[in-house]
Amino acid sequence: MSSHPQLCHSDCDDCPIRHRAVCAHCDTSELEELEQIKYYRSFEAGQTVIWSGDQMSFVGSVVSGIASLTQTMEDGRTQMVGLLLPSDFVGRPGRDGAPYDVVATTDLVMCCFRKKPFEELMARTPHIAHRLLEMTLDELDAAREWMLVLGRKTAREKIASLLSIIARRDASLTKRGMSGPMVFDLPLTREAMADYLGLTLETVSRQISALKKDGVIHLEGKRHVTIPDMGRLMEEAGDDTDGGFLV
Amino acid sequence: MSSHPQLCHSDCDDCPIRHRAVCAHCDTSELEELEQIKYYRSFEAGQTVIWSGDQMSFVGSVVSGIASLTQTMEDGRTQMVGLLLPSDFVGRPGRDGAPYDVVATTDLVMCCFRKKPFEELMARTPHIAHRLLEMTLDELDAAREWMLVLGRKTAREKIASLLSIIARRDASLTKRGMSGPMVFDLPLTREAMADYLGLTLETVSRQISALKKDGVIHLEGKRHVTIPDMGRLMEEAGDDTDGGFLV
DNA sequence: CGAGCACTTGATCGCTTTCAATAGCTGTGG
DNA sequence: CCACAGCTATTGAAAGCGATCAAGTGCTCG
Repeated sequence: MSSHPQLCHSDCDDCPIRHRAVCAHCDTSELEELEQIKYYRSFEAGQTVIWSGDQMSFVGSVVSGIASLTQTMEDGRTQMVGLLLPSDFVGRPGRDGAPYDVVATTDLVMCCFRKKPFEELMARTPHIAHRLLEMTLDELDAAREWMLVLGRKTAREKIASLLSIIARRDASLTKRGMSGPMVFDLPLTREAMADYLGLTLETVSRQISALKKDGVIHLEGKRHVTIPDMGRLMEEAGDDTDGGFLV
Repeated sequence: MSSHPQLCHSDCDDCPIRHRAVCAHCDTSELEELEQIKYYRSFEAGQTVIWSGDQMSFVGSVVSGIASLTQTMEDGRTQMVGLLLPSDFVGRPGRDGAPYDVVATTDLVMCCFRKKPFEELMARTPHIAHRLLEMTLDELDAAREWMLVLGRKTAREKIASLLSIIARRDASLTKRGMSGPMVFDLPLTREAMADYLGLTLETVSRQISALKKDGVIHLEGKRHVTIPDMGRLMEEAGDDTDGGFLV
């Protein structure tokens, strides 16, 4: 359906994630080295990017679209353990096997680096190693934040938490502020939301309906969401209404 | 009760966590620099090491004992988001505020470094920065592993998962192997286990009783556990019985 | 128009929580 | 030595929340 932007980016200077990705701190000469080992790959929504347990031959950054990290038990229960948005890094320098499935949740474009050359480059480029540590610490914070959601929040609070995270990320990407009503499209199916929240898709659907009935959110169609009062949503999420606005 | 080993370690060469902590890859001269900014601190079980939101003036490694990272909601619900064992690192170079409470779960000894000097040393010591990245990636894996436990496992599976993790860590510390029955003491109260697992302490108690009745574990007193068949426990945890043995 | 998919809604079931009582252990003080 | 407080842990009964099973709706695409 979508036209594939297969190889349309080539210059790092024009890159939409230039200032946030693993290359954020790189200077011109470092970028040149990166350009020599990079290549773009596109995936369609639903495609698996990396299978858990596979050898990983590349690492890379999400340029556009959304990918998810998921774990699956033998009996089929699945838990999403990460949501990868533009500028997020995929891969584990120094590790061989992939610990999770990486799946394209929407159409996805990635900026990939061959793993070996990237590792060598990283070893002699503190700007990259440092940025990667920063990003990994952020991911760890996000994962721990999510442990509170999974372990202690009610279904309604879980949904509100997810909506508030998506709303904030969307605001930070589109540079609309957080004042006034927030409007965005849900990038996840009800099932993907359920996998992220540790719920069933039926419960997700019911709680979204309930939040809608109570006026916390408005829906047009199934995916287009308006949040009239962000403070209200964050109360529903059980979060401190103050602070956290700069995430 | 316990005699405080306040300042008894001073030489890194004799340090029990020398080969696993953030200093693992350091050479002799790097260790000397670290020695100049390090100091030991002891905490009694129950003491808070760092309060969420506080400025952190130091970073450091757990030398002995166990600490936990916890998050608390306004209404008092708490979720443990990390268990810090000997050699684990506390602190976030480059960040000021502490995102979580750090509490000594048992009597605890930490090897601390003043934050500023440590950051400066890290900036010019790739061995340290590299090891810290490795350790952070491991923590991220552990956190994601735990998200599956919190989101998708039953109470019984959660208890079995926790017991198997503690058993494996204990085995790796004491260097007893994983063959034959495993014996260890639970370092956590029922309430701390509940906070880790996203359960109530009553449910923890009930499920431990059930595992005992079914012969999956044996108990002497409240804390001393024997696991006659590790494979059986891992089946109860819902984990793949193969693999994962090298964690 | 009908198949397929994402989603919604209803009815019921069952696991975990909640509320409550009890047991066991340790330390204190009469 | 025993009584008692304070704490951790166990166990029971009842309630509630989310899961499960089951229709049914609305949309897109062939």
